[in-house]
Amino acid sequence: MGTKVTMRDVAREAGVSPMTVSRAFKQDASVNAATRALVQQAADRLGYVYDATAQTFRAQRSGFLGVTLPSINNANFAATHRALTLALAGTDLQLLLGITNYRVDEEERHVRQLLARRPEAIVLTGGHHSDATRKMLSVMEVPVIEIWDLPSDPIGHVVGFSNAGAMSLVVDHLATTGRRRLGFLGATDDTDKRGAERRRGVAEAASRHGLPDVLLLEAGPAPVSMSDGARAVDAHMDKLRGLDALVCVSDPVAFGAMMALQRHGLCVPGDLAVTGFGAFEIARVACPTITTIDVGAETIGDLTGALVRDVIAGRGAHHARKPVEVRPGLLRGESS
Amino acid sequence: MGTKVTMRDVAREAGVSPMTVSRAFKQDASVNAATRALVQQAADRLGYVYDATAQTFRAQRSGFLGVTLPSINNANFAATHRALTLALAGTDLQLLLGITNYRVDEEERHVRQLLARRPEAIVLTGGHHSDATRKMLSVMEVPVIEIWDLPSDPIGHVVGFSNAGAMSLVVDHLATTGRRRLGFLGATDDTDKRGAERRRGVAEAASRHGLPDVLLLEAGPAPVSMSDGARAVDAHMDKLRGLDALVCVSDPVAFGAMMALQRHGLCVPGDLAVTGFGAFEIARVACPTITTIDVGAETIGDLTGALVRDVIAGRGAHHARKPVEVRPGLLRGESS
DNA sequence: TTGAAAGCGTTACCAC
DNA sequence: GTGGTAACGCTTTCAA
Repeated sequence: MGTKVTMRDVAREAGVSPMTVSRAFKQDASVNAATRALVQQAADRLGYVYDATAQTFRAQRSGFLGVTLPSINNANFAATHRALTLALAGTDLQLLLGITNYRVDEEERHVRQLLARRPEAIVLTGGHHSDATRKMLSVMEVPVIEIWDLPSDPIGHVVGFSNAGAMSLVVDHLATTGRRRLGFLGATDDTDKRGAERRRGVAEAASRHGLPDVLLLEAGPAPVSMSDGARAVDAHMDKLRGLDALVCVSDPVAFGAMMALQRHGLCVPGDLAVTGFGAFEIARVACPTITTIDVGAETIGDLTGALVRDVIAGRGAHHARKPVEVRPGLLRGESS
Repeated sequence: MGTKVTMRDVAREAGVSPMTVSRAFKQDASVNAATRALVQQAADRLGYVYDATAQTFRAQRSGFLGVTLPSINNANFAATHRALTLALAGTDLQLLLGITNYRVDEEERHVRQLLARRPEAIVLTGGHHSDATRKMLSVMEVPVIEIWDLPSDPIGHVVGFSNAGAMSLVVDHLATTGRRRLGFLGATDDTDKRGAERRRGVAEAASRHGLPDVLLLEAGPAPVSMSDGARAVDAHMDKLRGLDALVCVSDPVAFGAMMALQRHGLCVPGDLAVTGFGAFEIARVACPTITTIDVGAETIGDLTGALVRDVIAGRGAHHARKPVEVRPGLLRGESS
């Protein structure tokens, strides 16, 4: 593990006690400015690098914030991650990231690993977890923040939105513009719980508007991609000709579907409206631009960061833990 | 930090010594199967969670692999990350990730933070670093692997490819198909060193083919997006009409550019060929599909994982450190 | 196969 | 403003 220079060595080199070295490396500690400079120089001469493990161990404070994300390659989760990082700038918190690939078993593995590092708090993307995960979290009594969902049985804090509710914005818009026969294009399985929620939201909203049953089209196992969207359209062209609108689980899927529809000679939105979800860049750059839902991924990161600071500072730790609800918005594009 | 159950408590509960508990939690250690079961039950009863910080501290082995990535929202870096994670499955290594936003100063901050956790090794995406970063890494004597580049002055191990060389595949293809007047669309600044290398590669290859000077079109500060590509085309339509081909720094930029070109009534590839870089999904789904370079992001992750295992196991640590070179390939699409 | 003792590098606590 | 002492929870080392 490289160098073995410790505070002891720096202390000797600087002619002070290890305690003074320790203080010199803290922001606020009371150390004479001259002494601090002396220590700093000694440390530089010896190539001393602070040992955060020893600090964590002694101070019983890890400085880690555990975070799980379903995917690393997703503009929305990336935006939440970035906003969270920015909101925590100035603290000494370090993110410890686990990518779950939308799977609860992988989430469980990561949570186990995270807990062994004694994080100050844990942020879980999504509100669906294994029993073992819930058990571990409750035993450790670590503050938990679930984001990107409004779980019916939250573990602790929540910063999220209703995926089903967001989809009703889309269906309201379609119904209002005279589209009656809707299709939904999403994953085959329910690995991605948020995708499943969106499907449920579409069905419910359609029924509320008195529209015929929504035609469910399957694009393969989650997470579904542009290509999956295109392939699904190729496979279901016959059924699609009878529809007024195709509601897609995400913008990439919507884009893939749109490309395939155009290849098959269908005009969007003339023959068929298409909608996406997530306000990905592709939605504004595609031709036609895609009607979509902006879920406020960045806002989720901001609010989560603020909540983490509060929780760790001890404020609000024992509050009512009322879920923080973010309001998604409809971004109307040319595709509907 | 939650529960305070230690091995001591588990030992008392199970009626054995702490040492036996410690051994029971290791894979290979020699513990009677019955004893181990006893310990496991006691641990479960008490809700004991292993403390990796204490282990790290005592064993002087962190189990961390430090990794920096320029961006979290990029299919290629995500693929490298995923492949690296898979290649390290079965080890007890935990990735400690730092996102640099393509900036050496942010990389320096992350490296400083990573080193304080005493990682077993550090993987840096990109071959360009601040002096302070290089200094810290050399002082700590931590194994370093630079990936996604072939640095002229590598710190340690290297798994990468030549960005300039990859671009010559594109220019060779364009020259062969009769395109003579080339433009390059990329970032204004050189924050993204790999983008700058690609630009250099295009210029050199064009000159080698005896083509006229490459027209440089600027799409704004790195990283450049779909929208940046589209905006740049809007801004430079006059110059573009004189070109045979537009070489873009990445697939998203190429797609944005293509959308804008079509809006302006230019036909791709009839009036103008367009090429991208990175084999993003958009390249195969766009219409027309985009000619691009597959850099082998996954292969980089695989090879890096294998190298990390070797380096940590002590094998190859003092080898000649010959750079591992990955060979990018041209994927011809309909856009050229 | 199991146990006892020592100590990893830092900081909380108390003294001056 | 500075220093001495003890301790955080585990594993290395040695002994039984």
